[in-house]
Amino acid sequence: MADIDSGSARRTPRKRADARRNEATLLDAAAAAFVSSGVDAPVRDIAARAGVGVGTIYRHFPTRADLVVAVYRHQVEACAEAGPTLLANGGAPYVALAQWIDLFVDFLVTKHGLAEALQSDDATFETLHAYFLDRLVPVCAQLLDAAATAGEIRPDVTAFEVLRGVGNLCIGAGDPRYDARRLVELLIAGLGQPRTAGPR
Amino acid sequence: MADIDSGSARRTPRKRADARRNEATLLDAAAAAFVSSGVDAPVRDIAARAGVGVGTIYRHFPTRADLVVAVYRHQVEACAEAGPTLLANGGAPYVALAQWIDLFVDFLVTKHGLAEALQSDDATFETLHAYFLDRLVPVCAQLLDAAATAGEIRPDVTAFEVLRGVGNLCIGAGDPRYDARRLVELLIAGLGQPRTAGPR
DNA sequence: CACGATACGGAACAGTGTTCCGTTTGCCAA
DNA sequence: TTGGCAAACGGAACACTGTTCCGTATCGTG
Repeated sequence: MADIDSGSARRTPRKRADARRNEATLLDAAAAAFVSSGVDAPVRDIAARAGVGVGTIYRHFPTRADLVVAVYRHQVEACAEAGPTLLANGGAPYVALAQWIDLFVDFLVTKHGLAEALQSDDATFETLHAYFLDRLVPVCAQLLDAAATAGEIRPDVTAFEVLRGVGNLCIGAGDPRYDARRLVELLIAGLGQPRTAGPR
Repeated sequence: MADIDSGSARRTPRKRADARRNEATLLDAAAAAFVSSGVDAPVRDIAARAGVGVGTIYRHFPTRADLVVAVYRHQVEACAEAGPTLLANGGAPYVALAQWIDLFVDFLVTKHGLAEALQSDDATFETLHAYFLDRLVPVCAQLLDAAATAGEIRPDVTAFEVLRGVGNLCIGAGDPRYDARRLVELLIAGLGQPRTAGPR
């Protein structure tokens, strides 16, 4: 396996220098465009920023979603890895869960339009959706399980639901009259009520 | 003044017959298109359904949002009017609030793409957003106030936040793995915790 | 240094919402 | 009944998306 990999890796060891350079430039340009115009920044704008043609973007990133994933991959990975770490810190699982959700919310609210894109039913963003889910659902599930086992939250909620709900609540953060983080806290607080809903 | 008004009203009492007919046809066609393709149904599709040109749509409804508002106005009004009614029914304000939210969720989840459009930062849907807010925020505020006064929910939550949060949670209902109604229940349950979040 | 594979640029395509204006049509006065 | 004109219509055209395609330029190697 290692032989085959290194062999094929030797045969096509590295892309042409200009290609590698362009890919890096493109990632920077996209990141900058996402900050100033949101993840919906027009492809042509990103190409112009990077000083390349639009064809070059599509050669490196088959679809917009792939570009978005590439730009945010590091941060998503960091978030995913933070889950087990928080859980291992020794505190109550519910606290770890709340902290992790907070991390996730921080990530989403600082990326203008990302939450919207994530929930978009546009087939274009399917890849994006899938990547986030693949990477984060298991982590979230682990935290939920721990908290449920400890009896701290109701046991009948899925990681998918929580992630999606939290992601949805982050849509439109940026509006000063809308505090996404607070509503997420409310939702997570609701999780902590094992019995019937309602007061008293 | 009254003379001028009634005079001008008399002078142009009703639009031309074909115009009135087309407006009605258009509303029907749009409603049908929204059901089968969501509120994002292409303008050309709606025009084709109604058997008119796209120009005719824009003459009657300056923007897509106006068309959407016109189609759903009746249901939004009904929802708005249900608020005071539920509150007057004599039960606990919190129960009335929960029932009203349920009504709102019912409305949103049955309109494919409406929740998405409502939270879209697209300037096109500004009118839509504004209409829903104008009409429903006061109703929601009344219910929240009543429940807060009764000590049934925390008093520090605004109607705008709740409506927006609930609206956001309704995005993507339709996915079988995502139960929007349940998450809304969780959120509303979180509302019922006047003290600090978290278990015990 | 020359040649072939690789990568590039941007025109072209398909699909949006919206605008614009030549043509048709309904209505009212004569 | 009919003439005329304001109102309304249809749909081509525009501006803006994402995406594809291919002639051209460039890189790296023998």
